Amino acid sequence: MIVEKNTTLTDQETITLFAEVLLPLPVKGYFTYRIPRELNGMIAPGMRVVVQFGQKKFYTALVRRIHQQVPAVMSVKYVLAVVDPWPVVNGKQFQLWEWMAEYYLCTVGEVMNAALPSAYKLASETRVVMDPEYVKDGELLSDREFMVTEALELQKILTLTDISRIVGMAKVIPLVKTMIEKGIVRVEEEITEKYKPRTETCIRLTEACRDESLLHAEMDRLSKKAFKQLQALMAYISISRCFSENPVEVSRPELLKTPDISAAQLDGLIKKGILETYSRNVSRLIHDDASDSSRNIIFSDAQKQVLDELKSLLNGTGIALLKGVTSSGKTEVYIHLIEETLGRGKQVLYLLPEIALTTQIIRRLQKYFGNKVGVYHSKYNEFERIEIWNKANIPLSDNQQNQPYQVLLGARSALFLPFTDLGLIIVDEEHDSSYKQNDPAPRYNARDAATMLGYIHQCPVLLGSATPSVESYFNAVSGKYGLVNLNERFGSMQMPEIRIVNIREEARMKRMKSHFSPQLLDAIRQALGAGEQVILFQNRRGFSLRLECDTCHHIPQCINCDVTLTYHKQVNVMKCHYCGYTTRVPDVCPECHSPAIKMQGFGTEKVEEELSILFPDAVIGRMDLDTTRTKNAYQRIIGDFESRRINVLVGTQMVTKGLDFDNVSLVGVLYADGMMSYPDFRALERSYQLMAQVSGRAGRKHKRGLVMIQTNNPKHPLLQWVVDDNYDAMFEQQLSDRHKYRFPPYFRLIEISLMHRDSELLNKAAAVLAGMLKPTFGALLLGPEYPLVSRVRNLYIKNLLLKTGKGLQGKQSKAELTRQLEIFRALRDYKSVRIAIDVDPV
DNA sequence: AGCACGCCGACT
DNA sequence: GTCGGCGTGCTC
Repeated sequence: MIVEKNTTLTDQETITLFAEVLLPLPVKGYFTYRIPRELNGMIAPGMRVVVQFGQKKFYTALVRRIHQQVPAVMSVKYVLAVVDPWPVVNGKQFQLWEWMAEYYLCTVGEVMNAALPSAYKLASETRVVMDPEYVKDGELLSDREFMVTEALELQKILTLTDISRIVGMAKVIPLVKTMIEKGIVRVEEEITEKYKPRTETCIRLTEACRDESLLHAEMDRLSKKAFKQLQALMAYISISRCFSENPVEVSRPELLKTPDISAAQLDGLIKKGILETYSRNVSRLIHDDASDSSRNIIFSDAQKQVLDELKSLLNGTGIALLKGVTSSGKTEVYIHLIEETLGRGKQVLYLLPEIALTTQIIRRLQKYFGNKVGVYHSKYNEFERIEIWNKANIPLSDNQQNQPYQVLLGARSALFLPFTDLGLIIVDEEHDSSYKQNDPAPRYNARDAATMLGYIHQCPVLLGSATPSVESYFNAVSGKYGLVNLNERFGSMQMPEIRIVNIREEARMKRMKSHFSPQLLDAIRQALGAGEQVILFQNRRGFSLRLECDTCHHIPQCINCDVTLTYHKQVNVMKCHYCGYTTRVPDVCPECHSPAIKMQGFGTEKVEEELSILFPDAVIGRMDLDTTRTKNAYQRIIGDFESRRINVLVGTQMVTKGLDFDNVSLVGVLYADGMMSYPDFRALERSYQLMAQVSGRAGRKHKRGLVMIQTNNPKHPLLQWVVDDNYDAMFEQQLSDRHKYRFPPYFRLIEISLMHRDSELLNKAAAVLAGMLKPTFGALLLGPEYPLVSRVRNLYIKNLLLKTGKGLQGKQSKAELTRQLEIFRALRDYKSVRIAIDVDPV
């Protein structure tokens, strides 16, 4: 291992080295530890080391740098041990982490926490044991001390949590401390590696019997006394091919599966010294061999042209946005680009929203690239994740003679895998909000961080979506990203017909059956009658209370922020959650002066129930957060729908994501208004994306699909844009609004959340902080205001929203914000106020 | 984060 | 009067 380029071996034995290490904690900066001489040659950046941090705890820290400068701090502790023989993190990863910490205003330790698989992050555990020198000498023990000694006699080792449970007390450290002083117990800190390779018992011939003549002698002996064992031995020899050119290792369970070999026979042979067992490390990951059958993709002319355009855009280090309608064959384009990148000997990262990962895409890529594909996903346990992590690390994999993964597929955290040489990053469904981690820190957006990762690796980044985010599309049309369109549905599948259903009118005519218009019911009946399937989409959001005029459908909006005002029952006012603008509830509609202005917002998953009454013969499935709690539930519902056991699928957002079914002829949007009036400046963008995405689920190979959108407000321009598949119109309108109200993509947002149990104190604190920021930021600072959910787990929350410029200006704003926050945090009165910062909130 | 130190209320 | 609660500050 190389420590310093200019050191000679003798230097290495005598010089004093220091390691700057990163701890997986929300503490700022790096800490310096002294490397004991005997470890000099064994430590390199990126390796984990064990250090003591604070009074007792041991942590595995990551070495960032090694140097000889004596640190200025008075006491420097020693590095206690080196955990890894090879670096588990490389310099490019550190670069990404440091950029993230700076951009998202958090500590590098917090990024490390999110980045490293949990089995790589170790902290010591305090174990309490009986002091071996302690003798019961009738010394007076308190009740609690007695309880602990009792428990220790039974259990030998107790953790602090155990003790706290036993004595029923929250803080047990003082108790344990006095017990140590009295010589009753001792404590030890233990840090153990969590990851253990999986092993398997294998069988082989003993050293002696590998000599054929000796083996034949043994076989002769067996043929007389133990014919069954001879048979088993012959079977073993033929399975293991141990005398052939290419012998294979065979495991015990594998052998026992063959009819000629029983456990008793094996044990007999082992006892006679003919066979022996040994254990070997095996992977927890299942390998799929590539079936090259699908190698030849035939591209349409449109796809060919897109490929050419992309290739020239992505040549080198470009960023390109591929806007391709659903079923346009984006995946084939990706596969081609991946293949080409692999041909150049480089790795590919393919990011997907979490939910889309459980579906067809994994299967397709695995079918194509076989065991070159690794999937990094929450469904794997922590040990499997370690193995995937290691197989993404090409130098390490080579060391272990293990075939590395070249294509890594995963949700946002796959960004953190130990890539050494990326040649392409694909961010599919780039508009998806699940790329953003909201809590805890680092509150990063994997799509944006991916562009940084691309920059670090000097590799191209491809963003793909049928309905790009306004931010990305803006970057594309303004020339920052390349833009490629793929408008043709593959195999000339038609775009669905989209119909708007005016449910206000239907309600007036008393024709609504609960949430269903007669038009929608008819269409469902027809589809079911033809043996086709139906998807009904009901947005979960948008059930917050708001006002709507029954006559002209006017919905009161904020005068500053272009969002719907939310009704607050307690104080009977309407409020904006961005700037805090508050207004009295009007008696008549401010637009048409009709008195029929009333509360809107209906709720619940009643849809499923009502549907089963209306269509008693249909099998109805529901897919939402409640029905997909468990790991397999989601897969099961999808499977049931795919295999047509379910006729009608009712669901939330989930049904819009990345699923292709080929028997869905009808998609119904039950109530478009809910999402369109959601109090968020992205409400219209999201609504467009959702409706366009869910519409993409409709249509079969030979039949045009039908989409029905129920609304109270059929004249809303957004709906017309959805009908016309007019993304650009939506985009232009959004741009002008966002420009006017100073939102992204023109401005960046930073949300500062203050939290405290005492609402009074919180209000004061928020006002003080706002007062500190106001002189610098003026009208760019909004709030303080309560968020939609103003109290979480007994903490009141108040938000400030800061609009900043982009680029250098944004950096300066962040620096100023950080400076003011430091001053604020130092204020006595508000020390206990928790602060969370969210850069680019979604 | 997690632990030590230090200052206040309800128990012997 | 002490035990144990919680707020505050520091960790190489």
